[in-house]
Amino acid sequence: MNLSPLSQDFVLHFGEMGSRWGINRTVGQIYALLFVSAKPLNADEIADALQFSRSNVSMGLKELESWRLVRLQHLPNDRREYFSAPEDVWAIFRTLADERRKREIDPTLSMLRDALLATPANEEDKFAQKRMTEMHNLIEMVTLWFNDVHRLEPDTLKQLMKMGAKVTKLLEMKDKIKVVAGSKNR
Amino acid sequence: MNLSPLSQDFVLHFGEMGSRWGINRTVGQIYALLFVSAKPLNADEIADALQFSRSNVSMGLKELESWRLVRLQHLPNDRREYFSAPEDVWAIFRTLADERRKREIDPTLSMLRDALLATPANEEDKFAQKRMTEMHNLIEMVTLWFNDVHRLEPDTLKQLMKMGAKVTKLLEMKDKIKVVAGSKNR
DNA sequence: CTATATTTTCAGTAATTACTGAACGTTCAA
DNA sequence: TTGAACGTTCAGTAATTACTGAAAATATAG
Repeated sequence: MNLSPLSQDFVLHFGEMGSRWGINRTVGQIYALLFVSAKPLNADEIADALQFSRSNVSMGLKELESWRLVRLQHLPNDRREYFSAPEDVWAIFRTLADERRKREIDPTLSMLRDALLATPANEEDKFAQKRMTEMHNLIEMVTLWFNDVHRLEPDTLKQLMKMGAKVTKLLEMKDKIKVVAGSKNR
Repeated sequence: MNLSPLSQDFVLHFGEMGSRWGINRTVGQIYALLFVSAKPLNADEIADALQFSRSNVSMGLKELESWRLVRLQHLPNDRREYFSAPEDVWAIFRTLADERRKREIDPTLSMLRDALLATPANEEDKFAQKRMTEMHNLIEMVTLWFNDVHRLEPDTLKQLMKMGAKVTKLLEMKDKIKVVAGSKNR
């Protein structure tokens, strides 16, 4: 199978991007290929299209499965395993965010909490703890916000995102209401 | 200089996290050290504290400068360059998001736009373009939203984030207003 | 201008990560 | 039960990335 120049560019680009995100190039390319493919692909087809060894594809798919980014299915009268990327790009985005949270954010928050429980040995430790508190609060705040958004149905999420700048305007509106309410209480 | 166990843990953790984010371990550690340090540090102090070679520290600092994550300053009667991490964690977060956008999101959007302008050679290309359009729209939407938020002053940003779930509630409120407005027009 | 302090560069090397082919394991049709 | 098709594992190797020390470049005090 020969990739069209269009898909080729896309696949190569995502290979590069993957490596900037701690995902290896191969895995990025496999995912990109599945993403633009109209039909589910089996491991041999992937190996052929990307010119990787069969074993490399096997490892790459395993990695993608651990990220819950691919769907495994079987076609009638075919023993081989076929893989595809979920249709809904929002669902993909959420899965990715979710996995990264589990793998990176949660352990970081946990480490920070432990550090904040420790008794500071000196002034430097006290300062370090202050900084860690700031970081902890930032991460927790962003994460909580993300959780909220994350729980929404894809359609609602799309709607929220489409608002863009309007979210900010709602915030301004809320402030004005507050001010009015405040002046009432004087 | 000997790092306290508290700072040690923090520094090592961020080294590991850095490598999962396409930033090398050394650079992550240097940044973590500056982040928890009460005073600006010079390259020798960093090399000493982390047990890296002087040249490694120099390269790491250069990298951090390219990310605009460190501040360079001079102390009176001292020729050496001192580095520190900005105080405001929100500012740090924004800088990071901004740089990543410039380095990864923008080139990706650009690649996608080019791909969408191309004439599809066949049915497979047409499908691939459909997928790329979906991805393009997702990225653009998230980016635009981020831009909006990004322009806010740190204080406003903090306030917005603190709302957390309430943003969602505002959205629901907006829907109800829409419904009411809609029923009016019938 | 010279000597010295400081930072940067870079070629060589070390360490890490990615990839392959061969061997092994599993499934299933006949 | 056998063997062909398919998937996985893993030891060895290739490729990449990280790190160091020495040398060069730059800056500054005297």
